[in-house]
Amino acid sequence: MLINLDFESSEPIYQQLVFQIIEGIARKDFRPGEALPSVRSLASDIGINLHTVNKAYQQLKLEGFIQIHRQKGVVINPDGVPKADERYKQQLEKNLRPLIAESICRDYGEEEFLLLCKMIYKNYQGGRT
Amino acid sequence: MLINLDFESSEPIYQQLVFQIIEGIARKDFRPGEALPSVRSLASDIGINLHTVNKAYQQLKLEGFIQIHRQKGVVINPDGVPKADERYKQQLEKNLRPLIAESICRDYGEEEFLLLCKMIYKNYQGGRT
DNA sequence: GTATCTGTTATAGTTATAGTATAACAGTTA
DNA sequence: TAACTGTTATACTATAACTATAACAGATAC
Repeated sequence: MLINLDFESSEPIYQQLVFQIIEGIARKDFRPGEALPSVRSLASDIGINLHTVNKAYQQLKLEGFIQIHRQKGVVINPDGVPKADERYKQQLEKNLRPLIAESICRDYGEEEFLLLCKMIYKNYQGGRT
Repeated sequence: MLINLDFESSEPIYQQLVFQIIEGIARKDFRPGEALPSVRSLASDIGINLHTVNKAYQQLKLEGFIQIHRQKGVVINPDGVPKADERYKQQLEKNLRPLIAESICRDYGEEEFLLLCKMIYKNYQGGRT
């Protein structure tokens, strides 16, 4: 579990944690069915409160990334992450709009923008970062 | 000034305001040099506090979208918005990474993702939304 | 059976952010 | 002089993030 948190960042710790685990899944560092640390052990590893870890786990569970079994522990969803549905695509578009609007204002062209996206895609699918 | 705020949203009002104005510039509803309402009039138009508007204006000023003249008022930057620099590109990449990581997890392919971006680009450059 | 491990729930406190409500100041303009 | 700019200051409420404990319920290992 290589978790990299920035305690100076204004981005909440639990959000950073959520993203790091999603990144791990995207990068295939975490495979379906694989176990994650318990809320207590991960919290003490990172040096944060167990509620902060729990909050991240709850969000990941809600979005289908992991499963939480009361007495067994936490595992990456063995059935894989639920595929993109209409709701997800709408949310994605909503999230992309501000980025693209600002890029247009800053004369950052569509081609450059798409190239950047491709670069990030490749970055994940290539393996380790 | 067509401003559309969602008071139920968890996204802060001043952030929504910032984005709406950036969108307006991207869509060329607002042209360089064009005047924006005063903090007081916009605040009373929308039905919010003048400090909330001021906070949005200050952020837009900091990022070069607008200029604020103490006794004249607020105008869209006559010199145009500063072009994308290295710092901006890095920030953009940082913002895109979570979206792309989750898309990969959800089996939302690179082609679909890029198509969505193109669609949004077209949406802005076509004119009104 | 007792101890230890799970996730879960509850309570309480601190800190920071968002938003509002007033009020006042310093210039500009009609 | 009056009405308009942005700006600054103070104060208050509400909420989110994070921490600190404590306890509960079920599973498992000795």
